[in-house]
This record gives sequence, C-alpha cells and structure tokens, in this order.
Amino acid sequence: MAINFADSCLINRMRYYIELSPDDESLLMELEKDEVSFRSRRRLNLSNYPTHLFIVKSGWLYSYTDLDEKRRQVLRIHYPGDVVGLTEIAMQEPFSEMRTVSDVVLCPFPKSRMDEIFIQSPRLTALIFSLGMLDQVVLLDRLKMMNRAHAANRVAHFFLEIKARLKVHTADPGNATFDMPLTQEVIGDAIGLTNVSISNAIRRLEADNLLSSERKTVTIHDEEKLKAMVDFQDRHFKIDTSWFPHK
Amino acid sequence: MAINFADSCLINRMRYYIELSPDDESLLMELEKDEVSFRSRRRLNLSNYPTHLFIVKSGWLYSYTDLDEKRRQVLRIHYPGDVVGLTEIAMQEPFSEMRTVSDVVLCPFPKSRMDEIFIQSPRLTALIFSLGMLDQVVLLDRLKMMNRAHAANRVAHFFLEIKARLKVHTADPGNATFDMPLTQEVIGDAIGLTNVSISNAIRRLEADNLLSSERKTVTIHDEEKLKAMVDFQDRHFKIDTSWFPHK
DNA sequence: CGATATCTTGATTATGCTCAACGACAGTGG
DNA sequence: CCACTGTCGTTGAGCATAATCAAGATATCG
Repeated sequence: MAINFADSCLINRMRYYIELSPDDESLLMELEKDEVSFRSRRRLNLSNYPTHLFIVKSGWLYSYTDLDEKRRQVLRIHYPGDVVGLTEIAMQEPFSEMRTVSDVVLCPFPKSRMDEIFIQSPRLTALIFSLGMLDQVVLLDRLKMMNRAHAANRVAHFFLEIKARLKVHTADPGNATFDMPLTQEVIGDAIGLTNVSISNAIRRLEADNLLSSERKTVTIHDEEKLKAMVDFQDRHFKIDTSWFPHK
Repeated sequence: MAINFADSCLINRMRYYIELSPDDESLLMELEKDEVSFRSRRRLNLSNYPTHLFIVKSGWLYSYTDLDEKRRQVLRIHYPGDVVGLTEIAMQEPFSEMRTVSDVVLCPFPKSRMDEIFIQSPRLTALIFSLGMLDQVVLLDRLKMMNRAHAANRVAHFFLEIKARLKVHTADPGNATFDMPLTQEVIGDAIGLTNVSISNAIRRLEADNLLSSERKTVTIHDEEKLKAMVDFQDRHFKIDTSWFPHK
C-alpha cells in the first residue's frame, strides 16, 4: 500500500528544489491516491471533476481553447509531474479543454485539498507558489517570442523550453535527442503559426544544421548556439528558495 | 500613525474578493509601511531593492524586457493595488525592467515578508495564490489575441482588459471613459504591433464607431458589441473563493 | 516659447497565411 | 498479406496584413 516516493514525478520534481519533510511528502502523496487513465489522442471529458485539479502521473497532454471553427490556441503542454488546473483555480467555470497526446494517467484531487497544504506547510506553499510564478515567467518568454520572433526562432525556442522542462520533470539526463510526440499542427497552435509554417521552419533549421526532427523525436545539434540565437533562458534549472520559511 | 484602511488600494482590492480579518489587514498594512516616490517617465533603478516586492500605491508603471536594439516586449502594466515583482519571486536575478508612466508611489517590502502571510494566514495565502493564477489566465488571454487576432481586435481587447482591471483595482465606477496614459508605442510593445499599426487600428475602430481615443483617455461606445467582437472575458469581476480555508 | 515626444499618413516590402495537391505512414479490416 | 482510410508532413503559387522607412502635423514639457 505504501507508495514508493520515487514513483511520484511530482515529489521528485519538488525534491529537485527543496528538501521535503516526511510530513510534506505525506501531504503530496495524499494528492496522488486516485488514478484515472485515458487513451491517446482523446479529448478529456472532465465534467465528472468540476472542482478538481490533476497531477500528471504519466504521458503528455495539452490544454487549449477554440477561437473560431478552424483555429485554436494551445495554452500549455503538460508533462509528468505537472499539476493541471492550477491556472484555473480562481475560475468558476473551466476556460480550457484538454487533449491527450499519448496514453495518460492522471491523479485527480479536489481544489480544497490545497487548503491542507496552505494550512500545514508554509514551506511547501512557498514552493508551489514559486513554481506557479515560474510558469508565468515561462509564459512571458513565450509571449515575447510570439510578438517579435520569426518562425524558425519561435520553433527553436519552443523545443528548447520543452527540453529544459523535461530535464526537471522526468529523469531525463539531458540528451541531445528527446521525445516530441506533438504534431506540427499542435506546435503551430501553441506558438501562433500554421502547420505549414512549422514544417518550413523545421526544414530551415535542419538546413542550417541546428537541429533535426524525425519520427516524433528532436535532436538539438548545437544547443549553445541555438540558445544564443533565440536568447533562451532556462527558467527551471534553478530557483530562489532563500526566502522560504524554514520549518 | 494608524493607517486608514481605505487608503490602501491593495486592501480594498482584497476586500473586493473576501472578508478580511483584522489580523489579515494588519499583515497587509505591514507591507505598506515604507514609501518611495518616482517621477513620471523614468526608468526605475531598483538595485537598492534586489530582493524586494512592491505594492503600487499610486500611478501607473510597466515592466518590459529588451529584445534587440530597437524592440522590446512590454510584459505587464501595473496599476494601484498591484503587487509588482510577484512574477519574479522565483528568479534569482531580475528578468525585467520597469518604467513609470506617471508619477508613482511604491511600497517596497522584502520577499521574506511573504513568509509571514503564508505562516499566519492560509486564507490570505489562498487569495494571493488565486490572484496570481488569475494573472496567468489574463496572460493566456493576451497570448491568444497575439497569436490569432488582427490589429484592431488586439487593441480593442487590450483596452477592455484595462477597463476591467481598473474597475477592481480602483474606485472606478465603470464609466465608458477612462484614463489611458500609455503611448501608442508602449501599447504596441505590449501586444506585438508597431506604433504605426496601433495608430491605424485605433482610427479604424473610431471609424466603426466602436470607441474613441483622445488625449490619454479612451471612451468605449458600445462595450457589449466590442466584447462580443473580440470574445472578451472579464477575469477580474468574480473569482471562485468557495474552496478557501475559513479561518 | 522652443525642443522634444508623439501621432498620423503614405509607399514599399516581407513574412506568414490560405488554398491545394501529393507523398509517407500507421492502423484497420477483409 | 494487402487494399483502404485517415492523419500527418511537404511543397508550391498567390495573397494579405503588418513591418519598415519616411515625412509632416500635433501635442506636451520644461
């Protein structure tokens, strides 16, 4: 019955940043008691969970909103160790829909469970708050690229961000090659381009020998050069925990 | 010596959403003990406050990052009642710069003061957390407009967002006319257009009799029509507080 | 009042969009 | 095992929106 700590991506991710007390770990494990599985490439019907948040236990999924009949905005890509729904915690009605990219296992828990964390662990609260704010910074980075960068640079930045996130969220050792199960259409809807432009951009990046992409994987050939080219900052690698409560 | 509650935009804004206990109010008032003033249209030098956050007591300012020599991305507009710097709380180094739009009074307080709130008031913590997440939703709305909407719609959406925010942040009764001290260049840098395009877009909106803009004010002529046109949602008006801790 | 910042308007250019057709591939069922 | 289907990625032609460059008009500040 005891959950192995190593099984929880969320706990591993939290541990990446701070030391967790046994109490903190129990609090987090409590959130992953239940599991629900979803098949690949399905729209999630979460009407059974109107006031729940979800921890991603395995698989990729993304949230989006429709704009008109043919266009949509992909808001966020979710990886194992993410908490899905935090962004919407203040909303009375859901404002986004979800789709799975691969087979996915989610752990639903009610919003009100956040209370217990807020009440029992100021230190964990500070970390969750910080990670939420960090997501905002990542969003601002994306906004910046959308507004000002050309297609190829947007795509390169998008891939670098995914690589940086995978490194913290999973046991990824940081290899040059990593999984990219998203279709070009989804990437386009995320960074504001059409699938056609994504295709052209990737081919241009390949021609310049900066990266290559085949069969749902991406290989970064010269990470430093690429980072410099798009002014990429890894927001996940290190955060400021110096001000956290000590308890 | 006693601060009048009504003097604090932040407390007023918080009160808009939940009832504050006397302890909560003291916690918040503690944050506004110090004041620093800045002149209009200045770049803020905050190197004296490397680990501080700021409550905006009066005036408008904005944060931005430079992209290249000639372009920058305006990240956020800050109004009275905002907490500036929350987004960067997890960053070890500042990632944005600030400029005042009008004369501004800020109340600086150290990051670590957030601890006291986390430790002493889970209810206030829940509210601050929710408002942070709400900012993310607003950011996602903006991202959506940037990626998919044409110039005029972006500008209209931007104005509607400001109007909605002013209503909650200040004692603004929701008049059709409101202050808009930002230059067209700043607006452009915020929503990813050049000053030229902003000018054209505003003139088109005026020609269509949807709004008018003169001398640093904007008047919305048909708010409902405009909201429908750009699919605007007011994220500030009402938030879900049902799950908050009661104490 | 002069100096500067801001806004307006026009001509030209460029990037990405739309529309469209084709090829590669995976999954399905006969 | 193979034809069938649908998704996904590639490539090309023409088009549209906003960028750039530039000059003139207006407003604002000291």
